[in-house]
Amino acid sequence: MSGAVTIGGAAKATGVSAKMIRYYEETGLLPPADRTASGYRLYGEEDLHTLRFVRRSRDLGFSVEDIAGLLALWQDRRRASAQVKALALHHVADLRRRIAELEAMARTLASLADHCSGDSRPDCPILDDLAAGHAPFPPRPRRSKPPSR
Amino acid sequence: MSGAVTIGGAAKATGVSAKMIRYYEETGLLPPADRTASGYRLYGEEDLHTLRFVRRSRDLGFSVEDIAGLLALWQDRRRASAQVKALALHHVADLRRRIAELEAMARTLASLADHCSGDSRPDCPILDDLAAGHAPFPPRPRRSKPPSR
DNA sequence: CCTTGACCTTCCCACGATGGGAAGCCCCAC
DNA sequence: GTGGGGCTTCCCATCGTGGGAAGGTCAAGG
Repeated sequence: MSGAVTIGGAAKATGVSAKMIRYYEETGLLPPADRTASGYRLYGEEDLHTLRFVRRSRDLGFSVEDIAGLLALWQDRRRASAQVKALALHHVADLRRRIAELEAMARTLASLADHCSGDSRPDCPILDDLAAGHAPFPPRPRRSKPPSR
Repeated sequence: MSGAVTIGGAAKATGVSAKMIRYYEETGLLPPADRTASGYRLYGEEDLHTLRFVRRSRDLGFSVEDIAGLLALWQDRRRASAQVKALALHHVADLRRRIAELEAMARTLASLADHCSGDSRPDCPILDDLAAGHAPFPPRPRRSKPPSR
């Protein structure tokens, strides 16, 4: 029980910046931290554990909203693993969708670049394509889960 | 020369929303549009062409800043195609980097999900991994070009 | 001629996750 | 008791996009 640290210590110990720790508290992802008499936030081992959980989840690309769900499941020892799996697979599908989008862009652009001489002459199939815009704009797909980070 | 339309018509004709057309003008990507006596913006064929160029570039994932560069090259009939190609290839590299990041997340998460029974029992390797966070947080890579859209 | 409705204008607000920085308090070591 | 580093709150910026309010404009139809 030695272990109550202030926000800077928690940041160093978990890899979550002090700014973000306050933000997570403010937005309700984390419960209000205990405070010293003078108002400093204090974090015990369990809080640090939670923060590491959040950090790892962010690294896996979960939105803060998703993490709220994960945290709730984590803390409910009676959860069904099916719920967790569903959340995870949903996120995987989302990642794959975003990957496919980016790959389509990269492929198109790479092939355009491939046909561009890339010398001092002005002729450029890349610009020609952008100007022609032969794909008649289907309403640009709005991503349900913007990448955000 | 029949063709001067107001902003709504330009939006329909190019797939760029009226909001965004105003935004592009405000931020200097596009020059101020002509106005009617009563202040309505007017767009001729050439303006529509430019808007389609912008739209297509956004579809290929270019940032608005990048598009400013592309537009300048497009409008400079003496540009060297090498410049355009460099811009495009740089963007492709960026896309590939983002793809790799997302793929790493997807792989990790998919393999975790694969080991999760996904039934009514509470045991869940996904949560276990998030809680363990065995990867000792290397400072989270800040993307030079955030995905943004 | 006047109303109605569709369009346009500007202005402000919001998102999501993050960082920057200012002004002011707190605490410890010297 | 003083200096420096950590903490607090508060505001601002990012990027591209949409929402909406308040008010002007315009054409068609009664």
